Amino acid sequence: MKNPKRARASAANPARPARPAPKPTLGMVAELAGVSPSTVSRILNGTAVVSADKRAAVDAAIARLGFVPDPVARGLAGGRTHSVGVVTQSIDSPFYGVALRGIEDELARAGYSPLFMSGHWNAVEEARCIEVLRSRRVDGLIVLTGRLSDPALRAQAKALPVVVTGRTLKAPGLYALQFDNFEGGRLATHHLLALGHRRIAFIAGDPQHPDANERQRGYRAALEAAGVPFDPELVVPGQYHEQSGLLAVERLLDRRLPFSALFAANDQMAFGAALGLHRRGLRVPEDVSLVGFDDLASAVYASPPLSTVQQPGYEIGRLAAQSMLQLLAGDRPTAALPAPRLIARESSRARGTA
Amino acid sequence: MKNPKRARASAANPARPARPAPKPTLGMVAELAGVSPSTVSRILNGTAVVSADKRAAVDAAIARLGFVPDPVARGLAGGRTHSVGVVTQSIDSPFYGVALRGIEDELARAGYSPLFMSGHWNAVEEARCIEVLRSRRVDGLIVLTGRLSDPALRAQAKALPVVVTGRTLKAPGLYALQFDNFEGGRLATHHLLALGHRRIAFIAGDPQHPDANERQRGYRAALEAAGVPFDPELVVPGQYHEQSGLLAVERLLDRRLPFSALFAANDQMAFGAALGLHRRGLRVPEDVSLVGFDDLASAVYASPPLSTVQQPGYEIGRLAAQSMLQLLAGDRPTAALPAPRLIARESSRARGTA
DNA sequence: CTGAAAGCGCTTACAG
DNA sequence: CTGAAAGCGCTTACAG
Repeated sequence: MKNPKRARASAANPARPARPAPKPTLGMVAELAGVSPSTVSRILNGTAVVSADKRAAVDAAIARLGFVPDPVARGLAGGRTHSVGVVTQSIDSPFYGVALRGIEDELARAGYSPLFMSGHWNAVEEARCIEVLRSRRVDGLIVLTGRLSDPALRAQAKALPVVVTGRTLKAPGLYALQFDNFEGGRLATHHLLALGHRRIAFIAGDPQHPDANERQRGYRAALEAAGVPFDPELVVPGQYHEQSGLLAVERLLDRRLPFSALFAANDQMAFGAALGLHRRGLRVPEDVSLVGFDDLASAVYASPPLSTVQQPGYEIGRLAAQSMLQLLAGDRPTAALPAPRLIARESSRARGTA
Repeated sequence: MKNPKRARASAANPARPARPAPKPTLGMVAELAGVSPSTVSRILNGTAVVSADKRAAVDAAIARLGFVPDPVARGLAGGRTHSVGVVTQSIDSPFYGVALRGIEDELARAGYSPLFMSGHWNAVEEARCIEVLRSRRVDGLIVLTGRLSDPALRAQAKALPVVVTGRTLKAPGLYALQFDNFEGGRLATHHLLALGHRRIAFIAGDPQHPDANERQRGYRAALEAAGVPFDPELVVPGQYHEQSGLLAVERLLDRRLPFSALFAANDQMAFGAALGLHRRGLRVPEDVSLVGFDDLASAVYASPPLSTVQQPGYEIGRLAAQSMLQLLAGDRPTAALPAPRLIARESSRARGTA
């Protein structure tokens, strides 16, 4: 006999109230409704037309028993687990966190569950995540940016649907959602330019991220459009984390070049930069205007609140999940990310208005 | 025939290189090793002593085939899915995020996967999360604080192991991990007292959270120990988010009572408070010293960096997972959270040293 | 110590 | 439109 404990609890000790009633199964529903298990399954999955009376009987039985199909059994039998693997880079990332939330919300509406794993910006780890996820038989894969090669992603897409963010990539079974980082970089720089700034320093992002380079291109394009000569001395490298923003500002200041504004390729570096400026006795925005990129939740409550380019994390997640659901349903996704928006707050102001 | 697609791909089209080799199963391992599937299963699960030679043959076959047991099948057959449900409050919480990371890391070492769901500080939603998690047959449940009643948690613990944080609760099959919020509140206040402050305002946390009340008790105890009279006018309510910290400071300032220091019951409110002070032209720490609670990742890079009580989120997650693993193994967990530590940074300084 | 057999709770060709 | 049967890939009493 299987499951001896459960059986014993309800059979041998029918009086014991501790154990809840045994979980209703599809078989019990079938019996109660007077149909075969196949029919119940078909109704559940909308997999065939079933006569109205049988359907009614089954619906009633389901309601009566409070039956919920077992995803594990469904997964084994049908190959569909109603779960989708999500490889993010760090489960506690301030940016991707809200994207996860968007995924969670959207998937839940369709009865799917996300399985999150962190790749830590490391192609090897990401590949391992995918292995684990696939061994758990996820129905699809959402990859948030990451370091996997495009061919690697394409290869996965042959086995199961994948949606990836932060890339422009086309392949059968794969949908890519890309944010316009170039335009974002242009917008941030243009904002500063419009405020009268001419000497605008730039803290670049991790060059390993394609989006970092795009943002930098946007910076240059905006300068060019305004007829402001590009000065390479005003550009310092960063790695997208706070510490690198702090260091970058120090390097910048040590060069003793004048600048009245600073554009950091992401908010985290902007926060680090703000601290660096603060430590050197420079005030934001009185002495230098500061603009970031991403619009993290904490940007609004920074002192002063940070002007930034809004990258809609929640929406990215939601649309990624929605696209996955469409892929799973055999439809072609069409979602596109919203255009970048500049959010002007108190960290930037017109030049010379201190 | 089942799985027609897979079979067709490898059988009818042996030349097509696209489809990878069919996934090795336990049965294939058994055949290759010349033993029964039962034996392979026993070796895999350490569920019985097996002769050395058979074990060697099986190990070799496993290696040769690159066999990885299918968690879905294991879940259905054996009742163990090697996954643990984690109900957190919000997948993108700045505090719980790092706890999730701790859980993820610790669980991964044992071959377990977390299944995260967000309860949004709502008992009904949390209960639904648990339902979904149980329908997915998680082997155990980790509940990060939340709003579920103690009896509800105890009831769950009858069905599967649960570990819960932020409570002191004892029940069979349940392990609670509690942080000393009282001591933390005392420490923060004492720090300010030691710096010479006497008029110390307090922004309370959401009174629905027991830990908020503990922190407040710590505040009062420290004042009392220092012989500083408690002034209820210096205490304002908050709800643990930035906005409420901002509002609280405004209320405080509107009362026109002097205070030289401010203790916020969490970092998020401290950030809001810092902004409120900034907007009123008050400088931190020159005009008012500020101390938070939690030590969020962003505290270090606030301007100025925030003094705070460190609540070890990562460690909380790691220990919760470790305790769960012990419960699952039939051992009694013994982990305890580290004692609160005050992290003095630049937002607090001796009174009158502006 | 080990194998044969039944079973976990579903799904899905197959055959009406 | 519907049922009987086989199967998904494992685990676990049961019986040596």
